[in-house]
Amino acid sequence: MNPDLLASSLLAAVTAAVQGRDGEAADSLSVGDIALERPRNRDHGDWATSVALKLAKRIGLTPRALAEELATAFGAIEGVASVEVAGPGFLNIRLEAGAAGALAAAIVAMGGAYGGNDALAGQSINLEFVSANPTGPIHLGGTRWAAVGDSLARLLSISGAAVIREYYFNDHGVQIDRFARSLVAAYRGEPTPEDGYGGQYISDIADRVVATRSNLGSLDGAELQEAFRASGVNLMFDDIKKSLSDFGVHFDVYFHENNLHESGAVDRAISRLRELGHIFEEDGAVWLRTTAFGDDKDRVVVKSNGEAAYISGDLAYYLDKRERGFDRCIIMLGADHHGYVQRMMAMCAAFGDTPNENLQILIGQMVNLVQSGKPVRMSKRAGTVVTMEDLVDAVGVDAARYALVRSSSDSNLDIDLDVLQKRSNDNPVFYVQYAHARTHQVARNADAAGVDGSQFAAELLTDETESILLGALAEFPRIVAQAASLREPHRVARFLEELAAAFHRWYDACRVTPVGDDPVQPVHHSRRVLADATGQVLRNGLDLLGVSAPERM
RNA sequence: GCGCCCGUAGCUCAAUGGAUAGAGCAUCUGACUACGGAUCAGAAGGUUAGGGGUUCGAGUCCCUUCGGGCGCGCCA
Repeated sequence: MNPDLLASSLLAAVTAAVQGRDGEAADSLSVGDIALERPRNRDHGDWATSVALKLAKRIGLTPRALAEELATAFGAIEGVASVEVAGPGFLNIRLEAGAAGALAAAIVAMGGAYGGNDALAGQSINLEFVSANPTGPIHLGGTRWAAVGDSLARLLSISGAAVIREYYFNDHGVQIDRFARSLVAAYRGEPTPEDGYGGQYISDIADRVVATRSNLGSLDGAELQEAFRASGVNLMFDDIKKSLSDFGVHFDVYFHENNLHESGAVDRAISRLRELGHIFEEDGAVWLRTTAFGDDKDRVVVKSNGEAAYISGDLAYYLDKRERGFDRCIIMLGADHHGYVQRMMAMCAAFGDTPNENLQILIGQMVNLVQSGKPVRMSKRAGTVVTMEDLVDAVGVDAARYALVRSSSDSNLDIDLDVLQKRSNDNPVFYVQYAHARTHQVARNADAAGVDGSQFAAELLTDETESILLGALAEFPRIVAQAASLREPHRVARFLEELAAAFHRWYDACRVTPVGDDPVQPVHHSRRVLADATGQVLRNGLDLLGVSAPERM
């Protein structure tokens, strides 16, 4: 008995009960209306639903009366041991031990596939994240997106969507010119230009450009800057790719902004919008009437001097993604760009698409690094940049990714470097990883004792800690689907911490391997399967976060 | 001034409108000569920033005040 099966059985019972009173209401019911949840309080059963509270008023019954009626119907469902009405009209459901325990063997059989679901089946999603400018190393904000975005991509994929990870390479604009001038200044031993980039990496890149180019001395100012631009951007981008790769993040597409301008895609996008009647000209510039779609002011797409405004690239880029067949384009941006959302959504609507559906923009709040009780300021231009590599060097990839992905992206995040550097249990990643390693230690001991799980009997898993552990295991696919739908990977991390806790308590209460010379019994085999199932789910979950699942620590 | 996000235990953070608001760390007390003590059991710690409202029910939704972060360009 898994939750989906239980929910659909409950739905059938509810629909039947409602049918006679309000046929229309009965027809519109779905599994989501059952609101099946695993109650925190064990006294409230294995599963609970508030469906009676939600529907009572609509069909003219008191919540208690509807709940009493549903309780009888639910009790007849196979695998359900008991149903009771509680409080204002909650229905608390207990499963037969065998029905709950069978899940352990099912998980072991499914292996890495357990947790997969079809919540997003049929969707083609383009997920754009990081997209840091190649003018410096990836800073902490980008690092957060790398961790969250990569995990989200895994969640979307395992939930049935076709996903492409994409990185928008912003190589067309004045910030690149500043970068190039900064390199030239470093090459000549001059101070950093006022609007340029400082920091050790600038002189490092300049040195590497010198090492790969033998003709710099013969170039004049413009040629010299172009030489440093071309080589410098490539070197910087190589560094960024390597940082991401070391972080375990790999993109399917690196999209160059320059291509949009050189290929005529920008002109085509503007022409398309002009055909749709949303383009006008004023003060010598070309405008997109975004106010027609909720923006607070219209936006210039071609400046009066003939240059393309920044947004023109995004117009073309969005159109390009749609023409490549993606029905959902997700873009992850830092909070410092949230002011861009409204005009992007207006642009989406101007193309005739549906905002927040075809185009979805996720805003992630800032990450602050704290050390010795004081915030570590991060600024590319000030040269006191806190980079992805700084964080990884300090705490390792696993702890870094886990720390960044375990909190909601809506929250500002403070990461205390002192704490993470202790490499102690301060970071819950160790708690989860240890639980996984422990499942393997249990398996090794069991193998040595001849406990191989061959005589699995689900009904023997009756300890309260086993019931709780099985309940947690059962929730995994729903957690995954929810995290994917809400675009909130942190839910997986929180789930894993609960699962690890349930496992540790069970381990403390129930032995898998017999003590001493005691004989191996079916209950030991059954527990072996439960331990293996737990290890599998911990591993599957950690995989979704891009965190390793060591078998020994 | 306008907009977005946030405000929950000493700290860092959770909680599809559901029941007694939860973890980790920190503090205190305990637990195997029995599968790894990187664990477990227990204690203490809260007017969910303040105030209104919506309803069977609000940390969650609406209004408002206060506080913090980030934005508001023919920059990118």
